[in-house]
Amino acid sequence: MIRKELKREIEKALMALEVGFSGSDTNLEQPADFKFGDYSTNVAMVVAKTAGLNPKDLAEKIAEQIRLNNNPNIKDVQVAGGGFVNFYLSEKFFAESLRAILKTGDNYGRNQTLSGRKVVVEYTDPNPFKEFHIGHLMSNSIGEALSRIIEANGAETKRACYQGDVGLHVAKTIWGYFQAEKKENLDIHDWGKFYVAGSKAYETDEETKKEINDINRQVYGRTNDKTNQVYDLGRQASLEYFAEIYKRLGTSFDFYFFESETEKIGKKMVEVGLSKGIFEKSDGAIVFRGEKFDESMHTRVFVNSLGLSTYEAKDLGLAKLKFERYPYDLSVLVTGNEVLDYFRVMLKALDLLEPELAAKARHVAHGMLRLPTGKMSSRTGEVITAVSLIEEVKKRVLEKTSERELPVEKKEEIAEKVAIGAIKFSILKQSPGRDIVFDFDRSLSLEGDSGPYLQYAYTRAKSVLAKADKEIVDFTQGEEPMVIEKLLIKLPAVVERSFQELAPQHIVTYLVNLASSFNSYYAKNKIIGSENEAYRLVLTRAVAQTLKSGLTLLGIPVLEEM
RNA sequence: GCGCCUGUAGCUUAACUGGAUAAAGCGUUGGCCUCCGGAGCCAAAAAGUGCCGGUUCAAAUCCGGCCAGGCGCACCA
Repeated sequence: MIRKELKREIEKALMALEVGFSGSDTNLEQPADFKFGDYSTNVAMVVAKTAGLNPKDLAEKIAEQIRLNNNPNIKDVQVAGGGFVNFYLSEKFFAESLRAILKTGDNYGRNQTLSGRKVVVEYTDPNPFKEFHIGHLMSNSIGEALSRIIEANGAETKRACYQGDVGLHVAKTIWGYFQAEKKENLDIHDWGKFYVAGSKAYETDEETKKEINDINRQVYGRTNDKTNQVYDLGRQASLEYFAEIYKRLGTSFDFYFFESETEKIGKKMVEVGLSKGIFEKSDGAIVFRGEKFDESMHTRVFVNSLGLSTYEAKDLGLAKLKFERYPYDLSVLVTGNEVLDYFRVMLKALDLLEPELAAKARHVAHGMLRLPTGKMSSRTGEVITAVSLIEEVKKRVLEKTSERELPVEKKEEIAEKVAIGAIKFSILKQSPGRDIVFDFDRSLSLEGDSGPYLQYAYTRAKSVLAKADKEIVDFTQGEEPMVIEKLLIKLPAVVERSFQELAPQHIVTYLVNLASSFNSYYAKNKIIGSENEAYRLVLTRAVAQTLKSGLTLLGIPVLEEM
């Protein structure tokens, strides 16, 4: 690895100069702007400070020492700014890197930092009997990308989905179904409507509230045949519907957890905690006093006065259940940020009960997808469903391909992949945590920084390779490394950083830069039939490979033509 | 009221966890197809990062105080 090699050069230089070296606070990274070199270190500034030297002078001395070594991978070492030491790598190094990318193939970008470790990622978490809306799409896109990134860092990775198949929302939907059933023949898939009807009636009508509470009890206890029948039908229909969406999105889960199974485990944990004094009784409920530990936390009910686990106890149970099924080293949880405060309290309780589980948990809170009119609400029916969004984007994509001469099925397949890519890109391009105000024309683009832009760059590269119609042979004559080569070698570092920060947007930004520099090169330079054809074909191949690796890491479909 | 999160060109976002001249896309203005795919390319105008202080060789990033928005604060999930 070139990075290690450069580090060694730096250490050698420091030793020769006989200044004390503490590498801990220094860094060696690939700067965003290539005019500052291919790698850059701030070591001179850090060391100069502790040693009481002038940073620029020290930097010059370090650079001089390294130049003396004549490392064939290093073309030049320069000092810039307040004392940065910048490395410029040689043509030989870049030529070898290109060959290495082709050799590595689809594995390019992977590393072994998490080798031997087990990670579980939980995301999406839709509730049966409720709509799968664009908020779930957000969680799914982020969770799937993170799973793939973690996998690429060498961990054995499992995907988990947690679904609320019992609870008040279920009873409301079933009640709505019973009402609708009286009027017409109906479709069990209309649970969105049933839920809206049930929710409204629950809040406005006391009589209905009782009926719905009865249904809730019937569901928990499975005591009523008619309710059971509708419940089983609806639950299965929901799960099948979700499975179809997962397939379209390119996600598949290794574990499905249900609230019906975490409920009892959680309750037991709370009871144990109660006897240890972690929880206390209050008004018939069992509560956790978060504010005792940190003023930013508050009291929450874990078991209600009816003796039923609330969401918080169920989550305790879930952590335990997950670990039983898959003894993980790290558990990543992707949820909306509206549960941020709640999660702090729940995790603190978990920390007191099962410290080793709490220590392994990492929470990624993504922002909310909101409508220009405000927050989405499945209770009032103000939601955009995932399916309707995908279909709408598809329609727009098909308008663009209308003049292309392709069979209808092919167009359909392309439109599907482009639409999914556009949607995922719009979610992944920003750091998770921020809200997205959902507006078609603003947040979803098919041009410029967009999913299709990346897909297009890939198909274009592939098209050139196909047209060249020859075996890629090794080149003898390289070219002065340009931005493309410099970008190509960055992928592994970007993948690692994306894991460290659990931040897929770094890969997005990287791919946009790569695609852009390739498009720019393509516009100005002839590839096929040029003097340097062999080299340029290898370069094109490496770009295609890198785009493919990166897109796959994001869960954005790669297509051969569009 | 208390707590948590967020605030960057007109708009949507980035910025290697404190680094170098704050970077892209959309939109606006002006260019580019006898040439490998125009979902493309080139260029221009456009912000000093909500406001005020502080720490530092270095601040969009850290600290303090304001302002604005969002979310959460007892038996929903």
